[in-house]
Amino acid sequence: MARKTGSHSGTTGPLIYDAALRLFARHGYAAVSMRQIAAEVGVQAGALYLYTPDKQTLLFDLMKTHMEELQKAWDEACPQADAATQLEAFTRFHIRYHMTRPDAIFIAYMELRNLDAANFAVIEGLRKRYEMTLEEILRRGQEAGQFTFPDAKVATNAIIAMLNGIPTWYKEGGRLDRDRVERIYWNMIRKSVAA
Amino acid sequence: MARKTGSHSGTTGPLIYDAALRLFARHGYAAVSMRQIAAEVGVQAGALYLYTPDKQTLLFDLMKTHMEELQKAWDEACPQADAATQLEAFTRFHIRYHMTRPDAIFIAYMELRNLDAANFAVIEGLRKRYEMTLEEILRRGQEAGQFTFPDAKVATNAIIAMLNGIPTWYKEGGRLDRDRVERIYWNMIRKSVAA
DNA sequence: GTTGGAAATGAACAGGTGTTCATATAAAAG
DNA sequence: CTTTTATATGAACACCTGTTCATTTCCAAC
Repeated sequence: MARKTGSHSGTTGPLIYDAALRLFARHGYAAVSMRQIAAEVGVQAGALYLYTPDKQTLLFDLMKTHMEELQKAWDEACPQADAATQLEAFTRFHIRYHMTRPDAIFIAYMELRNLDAANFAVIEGLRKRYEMTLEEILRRGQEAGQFTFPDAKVATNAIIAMLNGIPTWYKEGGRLDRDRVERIYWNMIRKSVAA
Repeated sequence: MARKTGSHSGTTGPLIYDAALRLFARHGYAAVSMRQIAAEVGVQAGALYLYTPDKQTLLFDLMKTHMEELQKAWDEACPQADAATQLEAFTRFHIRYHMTRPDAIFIAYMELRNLDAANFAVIEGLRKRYEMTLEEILRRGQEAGQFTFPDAKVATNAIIAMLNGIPTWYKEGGRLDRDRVERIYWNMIRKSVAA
């Protein structure tokens, strides 16, 4: 009566995190119950606690994993080049990375308020570190005379907010493909910080 | 034992909406209980139902009122002028309006997923109408040769996302005052769509 | 075929949820 | 002062919450 197939596949753990990510993104952390997550995986609520100590940690682990993988991916993708080249790389990387993970970015920026104090501090630190890489690119470009803007911190926030908005309207297979979106945003960002 | 003062002031209704707005913005609709809202106002939970038929309608009314007042304020503030002047007016208006209402904009964009289908359609309609006023400014500027960008819809989304991010970092009395933030953003937006 | 151990169940726990309603209170109207 | 009317209470409703745990199920190793 338990699983559809009687065999243990050993994949229940990952499935739980997938389901939680999807449901948290769709309805919000507070609106999703452990029983709903369990049902999505085809398991009883009690089984979730074989894979996470509690609901709060489940959210925290999802966010932490996302931020760490994002940072790692950028560290590997970041070219050694002048600021303008790096800014284009960052823009395209950020768009591409999040287009394939709309749920993750949604959670990473919207569920911060549902983290308890200690967990919030960790995630906020990872977020700041990632955004700092953009800020440093902007500052170096400014010093090199490639970029001009009144305030590097504000420019960083503006660009991040702009990019993070994409997953809210971009639909796979819609009017614009990924590369076109990348080019459109890079074009606007390039001009907005142009010297 | 009920109220701190025994006199009916006739302001309980508005107070409830104020408290709900603040709590929804801070913790999210799903995470806030009717009892918490009531406690914030200094009243029992049952009393809330003298002012709203249910929790869902309370959220809906908050969002609807915000969007309608935003639209009305812009309609009155919008200058009859060329596209570039209007774009600056829109940028400054949007920033100024939301800086004094950070809770409202937070809810208007984050709690959409907690509206039921019928209510969502209404709020989404109001949101699209407001954003359409920006899109039309951009299109007119493009036709007049004042602006250049690859896609008016994407440019609209990008600018809105950029502006909506401000309340997440802007703190009253911080490093930058309102007028400076307005100028910084107008500077970036002006360049990003420049011909 | 038996044993060992991991994986999952399902019932139970204490407490919280939105909402209703008979009752009490307080202010206003006659 | 008495009646009316709006306002608020607080107990109760059925149900949902995160979490625990003794018990069962199932596969793998011996």
